[in-house]
Amino acid sequence: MQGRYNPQEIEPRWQQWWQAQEIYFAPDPTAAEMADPSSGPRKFYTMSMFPYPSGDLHMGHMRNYTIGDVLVRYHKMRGERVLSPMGWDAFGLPAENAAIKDGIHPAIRTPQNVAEMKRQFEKMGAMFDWRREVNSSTPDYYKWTQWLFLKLYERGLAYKRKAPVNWCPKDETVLANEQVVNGHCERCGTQVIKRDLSQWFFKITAYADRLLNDLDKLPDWPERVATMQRNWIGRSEGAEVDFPIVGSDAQVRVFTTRPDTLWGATFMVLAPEHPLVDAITSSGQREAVQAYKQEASKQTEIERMSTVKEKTGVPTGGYAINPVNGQQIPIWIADYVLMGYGTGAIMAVPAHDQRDYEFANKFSLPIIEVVSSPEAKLEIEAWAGEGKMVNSGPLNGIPAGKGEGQSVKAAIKWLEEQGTGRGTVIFRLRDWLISRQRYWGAPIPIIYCDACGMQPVPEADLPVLLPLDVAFKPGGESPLARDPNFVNTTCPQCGGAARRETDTMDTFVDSSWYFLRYTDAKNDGTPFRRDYADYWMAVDQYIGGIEHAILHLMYARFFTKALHDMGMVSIEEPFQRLFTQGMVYKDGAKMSKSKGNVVPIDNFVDTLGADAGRLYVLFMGPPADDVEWSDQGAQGASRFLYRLWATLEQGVDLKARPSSEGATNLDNDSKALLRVAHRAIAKVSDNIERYHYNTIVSTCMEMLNSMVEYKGKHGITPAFSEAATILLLLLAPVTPHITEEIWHQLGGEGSIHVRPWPAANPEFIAAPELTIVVQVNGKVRDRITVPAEADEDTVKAAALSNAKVQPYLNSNPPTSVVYVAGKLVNIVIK
RNA sequence: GCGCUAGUGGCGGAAUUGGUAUACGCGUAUGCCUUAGGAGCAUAUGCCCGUAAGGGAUUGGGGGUUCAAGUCCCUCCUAGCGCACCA
Repeated sequence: MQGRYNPQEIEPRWQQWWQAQEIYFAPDPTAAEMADPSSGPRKFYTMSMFPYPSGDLHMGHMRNYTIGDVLVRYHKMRGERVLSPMGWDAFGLPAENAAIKDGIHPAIRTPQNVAEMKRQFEKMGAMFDWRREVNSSTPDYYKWTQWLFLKLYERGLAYKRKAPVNWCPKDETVLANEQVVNGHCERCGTQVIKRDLSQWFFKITAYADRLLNDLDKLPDWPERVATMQRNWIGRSEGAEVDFPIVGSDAQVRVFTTRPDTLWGATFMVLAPEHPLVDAITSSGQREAVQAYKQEASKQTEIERMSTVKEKTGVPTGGYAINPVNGQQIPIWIADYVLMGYGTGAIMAVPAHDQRDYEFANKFSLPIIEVVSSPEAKLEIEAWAGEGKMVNSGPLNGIPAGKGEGQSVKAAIKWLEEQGTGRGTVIFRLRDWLISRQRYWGAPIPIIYCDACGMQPVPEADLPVLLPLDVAFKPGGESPLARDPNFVNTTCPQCGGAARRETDTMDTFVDSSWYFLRYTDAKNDGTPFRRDYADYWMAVDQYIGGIEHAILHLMYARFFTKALHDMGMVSIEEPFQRLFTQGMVYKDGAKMSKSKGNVVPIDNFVDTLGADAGRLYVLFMGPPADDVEWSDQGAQGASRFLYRLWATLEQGVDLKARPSSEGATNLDNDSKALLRVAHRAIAKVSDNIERYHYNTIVSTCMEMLNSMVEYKGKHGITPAFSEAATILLLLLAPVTPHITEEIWHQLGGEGSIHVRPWPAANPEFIAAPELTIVVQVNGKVRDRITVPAEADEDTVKAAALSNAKVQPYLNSNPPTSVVYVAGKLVNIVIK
């Protein structure tokens, strides 16, 4: 190539040219294409999770987005209609906390950060359709977030309720269950406390079964993400049973997965927060119960959930009647029973549940065996193994278990006949709490009128604008509540004075539908056109971090299903394939600004160039794995590009195709070079499909090594030219700038990025000679070269007469000879 | 405690899914070029024995299946992730 490889000169030039050529833009489908997608090119919708605009990008980000960009460019070269949009998850706590810290309003800071990040995306050569850019914090977007809230409200999927909720004292807001990790705020790590507040929820539990079952329709999701979602949804089959309370009309309902052990229930335990506790408690126990409740409420989630903790509890003095045998059993309260799961009350079967067993032992409560257990077993611990039902009235003799014909099914049948209980299914999943007492989010579009009650904001009045001139510091209530201009409004029903809801929505609401907005990003009449969404959806490939395995990915699935049920979109699952990429570490820690171990994209690109960065982040390791950053490794990637530049000289003919003209007049070295090139096509294509991006790079490196060696012997020949053309095309998705530059310098027409992806010629992949490994008892002793068409007997004979093999055969005739076609001969001797 | 996933040279990693282990790169060594180089080029380079030719062992440990195991099975160890008093 002419001059020295100079990425700083080449890269911005091509980036501008690509923008001007609009090669990144995905056109809207035509009516004919929407009616019959096969009438147009195949669509390919791929996206990376949109980032929070923090401002600075480092090489960890570069890795994430390069993974997607390679895929985008590859599919584009395959002639598909690629949609690759990008946007900004701009609402939320990080932006607001940063604003509080340095006193710049998030509405001012956010666009600055967006501009800065966009510049860096372009600088790394990422191929996005910026015409479809979305920003969740701008009114043209959150208008539709609010609109969708109202649609959910109409269908009863958004509701307000007073409930004990997770409250982060530092961020001064409530959190969703999903945002509490081990009793701590997912964002800031502060211990979460419980508060009783009136809050807005989305009824995600109505979709629990579908969210669970449809995971089976997602075979191209990582199994561990599906598993995490299954665990989170936590489906549990069992029965609910009502226990009448002695001396009262009230009943306590319990959930159990083992209704067959009801005859062994010797006491009941309620969660301290259970609403019936006060009614059940006898006057003699009132003081002790109150004290225990106080103590429990002070405990953190962590202390409460600890498995190692010794059981505690107090009797209420009240009694319940076991409905299966009429026996009176004492009712206790204890913190090992959680109000948030099941009914907040359990029947205790100490003989067959280890927790109940420990509790019974500590407080000297009776233990009754109802599943036959090994002798003396119950003197040590509860028996949860197999056995026959005993002491259990109608169930006696039935094998214990959940299977067909076993005790659990029999017990449910019996309970339903008696009318004392019924089979049921419960979930661990709770409704999604979406209210936030924070400023930087989409206002919830609800109005409270003293006369007419709660009223949704009429569609015509959307968006409910987030006022920009309020003091946005949190203070235990939403900052919006302090702005009378915002709060005071008129009732859409009666026109009288009314107040606005002042909470804002969780930012996960914003991100639950943005992938739909991309299909029709600038529409101001509806959130998106159904026909556009139906054409592009589902997202063929979604790429993001494992940290969103539960939160975002489940919320987005819920939204998609809800919108499907409203007739707004046809698909029921938003993301066909999911890829979770690994993180980049440096000096042993995840690369992040707060740890001070980042390699900023700007610094890197300014020294070694975007192509070197892209090449290296892919080469570091498999995209799904975490990798450790190495400055020296990056140097190696850069070195490869200089070598590429020096090897492809003027005189290479991009139109030379000796492989398509037949092999007859080619010398062996040229055939060998073309074999390397065509094998590389097959390998790289396969690698891209299977996310083995690191071996794309090594395959190209090997190919260049072969080319350098060949050129040293033969110079630039038609075979070399063909190999050079193939290498440029294979590298184009990975290193788009240098390949475009060389392509043009060698006289290529148009952009290399819209050239067709090369096809491997099978005739040139096959080798004329094969290397056959010769083993004796599985150990390699030699390698022999045979013509490709040699038959089994010929190869075996050659192996047996091999000089290295002979010494082993002298006294030992082979007992068998195994031949693996084209690969090896294994001679088995005694 | 339960459930995944992984463990290959000095380092990052490869291995067409049971068939040549250590590709490719980094690092290191030697030489060349250079006023200089933390730049570039060439050659070598997993380990042990050997000057060499050559030989031997080897994919966390142990056992097994097979003509053949990094790959499959059992078991143990280590690390990471997820779940965890869920009735």
